[in-house]
Amino acid sequence: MQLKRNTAQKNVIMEELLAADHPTATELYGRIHQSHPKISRATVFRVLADFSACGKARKLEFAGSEARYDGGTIPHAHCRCYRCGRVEDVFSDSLLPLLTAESVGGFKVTSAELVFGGLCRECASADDAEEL
Amino acid sequence: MQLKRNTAQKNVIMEELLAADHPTATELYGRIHQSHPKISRATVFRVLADFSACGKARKLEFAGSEARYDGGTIPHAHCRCYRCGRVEDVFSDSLLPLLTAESVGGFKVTSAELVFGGLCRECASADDAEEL
DNA sequence: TATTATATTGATAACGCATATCAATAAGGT
DNA sequence: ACCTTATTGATATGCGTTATCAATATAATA
Repeated sequence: MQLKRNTAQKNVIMEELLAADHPTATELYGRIHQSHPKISRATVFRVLADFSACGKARKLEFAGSEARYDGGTIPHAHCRCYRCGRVEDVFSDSLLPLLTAESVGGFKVTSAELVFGGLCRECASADDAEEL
Repeated sequence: MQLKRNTAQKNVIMEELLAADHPTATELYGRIHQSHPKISRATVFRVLADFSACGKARKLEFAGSEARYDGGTIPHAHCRCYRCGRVEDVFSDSLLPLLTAESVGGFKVTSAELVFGGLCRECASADDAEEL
């Protein structure tokens, strides 16, 4: 049983999660380790899992790469670059009904995840230059 | 380099993929192993990865569970039961523009994945009964 | 059809993200 | 201050997946 007590570790992890841009658990541990060398890798994984379970964060899993975490709370979609791995938020009012649907084809829906995969601006430019 | 030659293994794997309902690689290997005991686990993983890479199948990754594969080719969304793991297709013409978008916020989009997470009909009923 | 180059396979070792374990620690109610 | 127990840190373990590589099978070519 977790999340029953407030701890310094949880505060640090949430703080860094909000400051980072869709970090992986390993990236987040790296950041945290600099300022708080005593916080362990296991705690980062564990607390992120708890945050995800209780809705304080979202775990984003993609084909062929490490999971990323999103500290954002309002519904939104994501774009993911398959070249550099970057993940960006996509906020759109027109998507809200879809992302907050409560029922789809007999399913009682509690979460919706929409991910657009492709190339970010930078990687697309690099590709174009390469093809000259 | 793969997918340059047709092989009996690839035919079997595609056949079983189409016959199964969003199987995991392990489940698919289990099915295949019964009728073709000489096909190895590595080949199943390898061929599924190739199919995914060339668009003959889609790899579906979900938080906290093994990847599943979808042999369907026309664009559609998915519902996933977090209780029993079942994955169902969601075909909807109204989703087509979204699922076939070519550009989103500066991203050059090549694939879109929409997953509704929740409880399937069966698991939702079980839940209701339990709460009596 | 025989030859040949090489893509593919099967068996297994290796990898890496993530989780389980467990004694030590710390939170927060009494 | 005490005491119960949730949480942590360190590390071992698990498991899905991928890498390795010799053996095999494919299909182009002669």
